[in-house]
Amino acid sequence: MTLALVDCDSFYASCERIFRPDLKNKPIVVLSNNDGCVIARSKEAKVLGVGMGAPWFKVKENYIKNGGYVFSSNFPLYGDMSSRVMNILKIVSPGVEIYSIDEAFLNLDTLDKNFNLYKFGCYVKGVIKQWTGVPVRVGIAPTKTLTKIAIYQVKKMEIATKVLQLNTQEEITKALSLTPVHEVWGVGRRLNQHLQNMGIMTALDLAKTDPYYMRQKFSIVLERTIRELCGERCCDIENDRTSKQQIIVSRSFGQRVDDLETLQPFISNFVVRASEKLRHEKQKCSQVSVFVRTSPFNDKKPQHQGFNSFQFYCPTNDTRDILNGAKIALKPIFKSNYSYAKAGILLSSFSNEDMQQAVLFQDPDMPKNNSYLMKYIDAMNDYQTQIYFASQNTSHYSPVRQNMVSPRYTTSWNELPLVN
DNA sequence: TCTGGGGTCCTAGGACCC
DNA sequence: TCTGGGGTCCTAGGACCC
Repeated sequence: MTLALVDCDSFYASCERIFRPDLKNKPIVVLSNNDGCVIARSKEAKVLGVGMGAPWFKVKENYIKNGGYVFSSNFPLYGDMSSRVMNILKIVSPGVEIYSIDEAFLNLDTLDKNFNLYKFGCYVKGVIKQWTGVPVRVGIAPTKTLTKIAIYQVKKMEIATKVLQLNTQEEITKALSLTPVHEVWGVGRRLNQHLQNMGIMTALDLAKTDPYYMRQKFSIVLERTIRELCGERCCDIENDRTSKQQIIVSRSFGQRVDDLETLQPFISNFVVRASEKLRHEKQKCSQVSVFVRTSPFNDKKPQHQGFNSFQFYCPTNDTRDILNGAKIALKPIFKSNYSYAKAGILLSSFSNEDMQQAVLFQDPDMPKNNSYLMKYIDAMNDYQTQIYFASQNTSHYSPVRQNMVSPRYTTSWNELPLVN
C-alpha cells in the first residue's frame, strides 16, 4: 500500500529559469499580481532571506543589491509547464491525482510488492527533468500526509537524490521526530498555536496523541491527520477530479478605484471570465456574489468592505444573465468616497448543465439561456478574444501594474524562444 | 507609493418539519 | 409555576491548502 507525492521544486522560479539558462544558480523570485508580493523563490533567493509572501517593495532594494533576479507572474507559462509535467505522470504512473499546479499524488497500490519504488521515484524525477526541465522531488509513503512529511524531509535534509521513501516504522518515526508540528499537512497557524500550548512540538508528538480525544477537542480533520501520521489511510486518491463547487475571479488593483463607472466594467470582465470557466466545467450556477474592499493595510484612509449575492430564478451559465445579476448585486455594496483596492466575483450553487429545471411560468420549449450563442462566442474567443460584452472594459482587464513579465515562451507564437 | 488568487472542507446555528 | 424531542437542510464563517 503505497502512495507517492511528486512536488515541483520552486515551481514558478524553475519555469522562468528553464528559458533563461543564464540564471542557473542565480537567485530568482516571482511576484504576485501587480508585483505585490513574493510568491515563489529559488533556493538561492531563500538564502538571501526573502520570505514567502514578503511585500516586494520591502525586500526589493536589498535583494537587487545582492544580485537577485525578479519576474512578474506569467501564469500562461506556468500552467503550460504544469500540464506537461502532469501528462508525463499520467504516462508513467498507474493512478494520478493532480493536487495543485505543482503537485500530484501517485497511486502505486497496484504495483507488485517486489517493485523497487525508490528506483521508480528516481526514474520519475529523471524523466520529468529530461523532458520538461522541471526539477521535482518525490516522497513515497503509505499515506498522503506521510508523503508530505517525506517531501519536507527531502527539502530540510537536502537529500541529494531528491527522492525519499518512508517504508519501515523506524524510518517513519525518525522522519516524524525531525518534523516540527506546524509543517504537518493540515496544521495551520491557529492549530499550531493550540498544539504548542499543549506541548506538542513535533509531528511525532502529534502522532502519539489520542485521536478520539483530539477529535473532541479540535475537529475530525485533525483526527484524520493523526491517523494518517500513524499510517492509517484516511484521504484517498481521487482519480477522476470531482467538479468544482465554486468559481472565483478577483483582482487587487494596481491603481485604486473610487467610482462605480470605472469599477463596473472591470466587474464585467471578471464575470465574463468566470462564466467561461463555468461553461467549460459544463455547469450552471444559481448564485453570483460580488465583493469589494479597500486596502486593509492603509489605516489612514476609511475602510469598507462589501459582499452581496444575487440568486437566479433558475440555474444559468449565460454570461448575459450573470452580468445582470452581478450588476444588481454590486449596486448596494458600492459606496462612493472610498478607494477600492480589490474586487471580485464568485459563482456558486452549481448544477449540471444538462439538467433543465422546469420553471412554472416559462414555456419549457423556450429556454431563456441561449446556449448556442454562448458556445459560438466561446469558440470564437478560444484563440483570441474577438467578442466582448458591451459592459466590459475592453482596454484593460483590471487596473494592473506588472513591469517584469517574461515572454509566453510556450503559449504564444510571437513569443517563442529564439535560438541564435 | 507599493501587501496575490483560487480553492476545499467542516461546523454551528437557524429555519423548518412532524 | 409549568412550555418536547428528534430530525433535515441550508448557509455563513472559520481554518486550511497551494
